[in-house]
Amino acid sequence: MTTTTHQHATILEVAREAGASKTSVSRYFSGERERLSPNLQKSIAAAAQRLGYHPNRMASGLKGGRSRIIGMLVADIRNPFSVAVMHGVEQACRERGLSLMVCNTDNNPALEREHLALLTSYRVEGVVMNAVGSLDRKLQALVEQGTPLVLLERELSQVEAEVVGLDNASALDLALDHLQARGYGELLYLSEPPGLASPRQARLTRFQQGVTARALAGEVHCQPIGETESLNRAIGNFLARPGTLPKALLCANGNTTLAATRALHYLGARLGETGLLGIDELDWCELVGPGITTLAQPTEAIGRAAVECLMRRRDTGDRTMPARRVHFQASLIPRGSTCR
Amino acid sequence: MTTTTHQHATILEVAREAGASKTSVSRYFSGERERLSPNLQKSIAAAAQRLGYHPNRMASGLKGGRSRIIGMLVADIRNPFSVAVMHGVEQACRERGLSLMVCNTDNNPALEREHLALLTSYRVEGVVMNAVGSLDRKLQALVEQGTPLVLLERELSQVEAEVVGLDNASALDLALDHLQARGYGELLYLSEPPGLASPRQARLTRFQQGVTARALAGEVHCQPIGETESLNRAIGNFLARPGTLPKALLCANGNTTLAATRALHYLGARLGETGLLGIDELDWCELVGPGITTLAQPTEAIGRAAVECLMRRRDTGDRTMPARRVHFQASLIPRGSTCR
DNA sequence: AACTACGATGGGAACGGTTCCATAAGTAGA
DNA sequence: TCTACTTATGGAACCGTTCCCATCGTAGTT
Repeated sequence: MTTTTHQHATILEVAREAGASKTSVSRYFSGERERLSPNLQKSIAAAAQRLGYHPNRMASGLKGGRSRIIGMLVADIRNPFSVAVMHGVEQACRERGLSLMVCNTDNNPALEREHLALLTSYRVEGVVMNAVGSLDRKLQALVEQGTPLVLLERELSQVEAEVVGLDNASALDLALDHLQARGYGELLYLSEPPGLASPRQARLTRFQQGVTARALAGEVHCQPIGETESLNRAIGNFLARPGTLPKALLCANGNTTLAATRALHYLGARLGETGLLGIDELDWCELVGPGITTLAQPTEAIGRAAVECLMRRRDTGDRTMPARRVHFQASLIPRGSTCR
Repeated sequence: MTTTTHQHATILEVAREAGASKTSVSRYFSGERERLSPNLQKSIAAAAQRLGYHPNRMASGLKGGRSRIIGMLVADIRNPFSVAVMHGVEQACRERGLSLMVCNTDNNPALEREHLALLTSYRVEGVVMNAVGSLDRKLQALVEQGTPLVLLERELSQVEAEVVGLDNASALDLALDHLQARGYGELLYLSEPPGLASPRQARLTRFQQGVTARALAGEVHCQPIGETESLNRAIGNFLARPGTLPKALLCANGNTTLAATRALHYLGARLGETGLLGIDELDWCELVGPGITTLAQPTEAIGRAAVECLMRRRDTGDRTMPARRVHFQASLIPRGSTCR
């Protein structure tokens, strides 16, 4: 009896050890425990214990077709917002006994494609992603193959999938109302280039509508993050321009808020005197100067909702349910940066 | 020919479609492409294309015993440091054609145990973790079963595994030298309770040694994060105490730095006048007041090194190599918070 | 011409489970 | 006592791969 822990025990070995059949052992470990006699249960439990048996999920995923994995494609894993949502996704998965396989696409469409192929090759039971590029074709194929898909925020034109995200229109209204109430009259909207990302689109559009509707002066500056000088110049120009009304910046997301804060810092502007309001709440927003006013997203809820959609879609005939959308409300956290 | 995308195409179907055998198709997709004649290659490629075939990793993982997955257990996924390391791990995995399965243990030993079981049930080819509790027994079993294990930072007493992390002694020396050079003479070291986490231990110990060696006045305050009042009180007392030399806080990690910054903010202390130095570099450190001096860890490198260890261990006879340790140097980023 | 060597290909047995179906042993109804 | 039905258990096929081994032509040797 060389019990030299030869790698992993199999169901067959447990069966032999317990004097039972593989079937019974399988039943024991797949929630049909009560179908077995107490005696048999006991001896299987003992045998498994002795051999240190753990079912091989690869094998069971194969036959049953249920991998019990769900996949998540994150555009930028270093973005705290993404991570917060991921945390929600993870919790929801755990509660359902699912495992989560996370891939980071680093905002790179090629990687995105690659990782998506990877996930499907594991026959994941669902995919949550915030899409970066337009792999509409591939995604459509995925959906047709029966894999539930949930898009975070960015919705893609061609793909029929659930979308979970922020109610961008309301969020921008909230922001604009607040800025107006605080007396700011000339606004600069900062964003990364909207490109294909629909929420950026949506926010930008609503900003423009909202500014007009409120008879405010509004400008827009879009650029990739990282181009520090260009941003400094844009903000500098905006602030230097002669104007009668107090000025404020409105940042489209957390990254932009960070960049804008750096720029204001560099320009020596005083927060509050120059207004600053960012979408996405971050750890440090309360610590910079008099604090930065933000619009917080219910990240946990978004993550959980994504998994919920996934499971609902999985557990029904896929055909119906034409791409529901779930939208959450942002909440305003007023701080000193919008207080003159 | 109802090509109604009936779920997923199998290797057999591709074989039929291409007029080849499953063996050949398998070869085509497992890097033995060059063993096939150009003709055969072409027809297989075409058939696979037509059927939208993707190999089923569950199946290949089963037969070959190689799951091509490595697992990562993260103690707190909302900690930017962890995420940065994870990013390094991810990159390294990608380069090697491995997938990463991430589980968040939320600093909860029970979850940790559970997730570890999960990962082994997928027969992951390696595990990277920063351990939270002492599941020495289970971990030891894992290692004995032949799964390579790398511990991030926190090393566990009983387990024979590689450890990758910061050179804590040097890091603290660097911090103390800097504070002393800047003229701070009374130091308060802030940390979460060291408990079982060895790096907290190591840092704390070195702080105490270093303070003595340099003839500085040093105090220590350990408490869980989140207990705001207690922290405010501790820092308040420290600052209020009559003393001749400038005072400074030294924070054991990013979370502590955040908490301490909040406390100083609350107490109305001026950064610089009161020194502040934190281990772990964070996005916002340059933005708060005059900027917060930090000790940055080479997170990417740590992550990559972890995967490297894993693979090295996997590709050799496990027995030898008694728990190597890889230590990285921190680098100081001086800012206004340590400038009077 | 017979023999070996080799390259290209295919057949079929694993891999570790799940699950359908059969069997055996009770239990109840008539 | 016989049939009908339930419950506990086992046998064996199958899931989609990989991989060992067999086959078959063709070129190189003697």
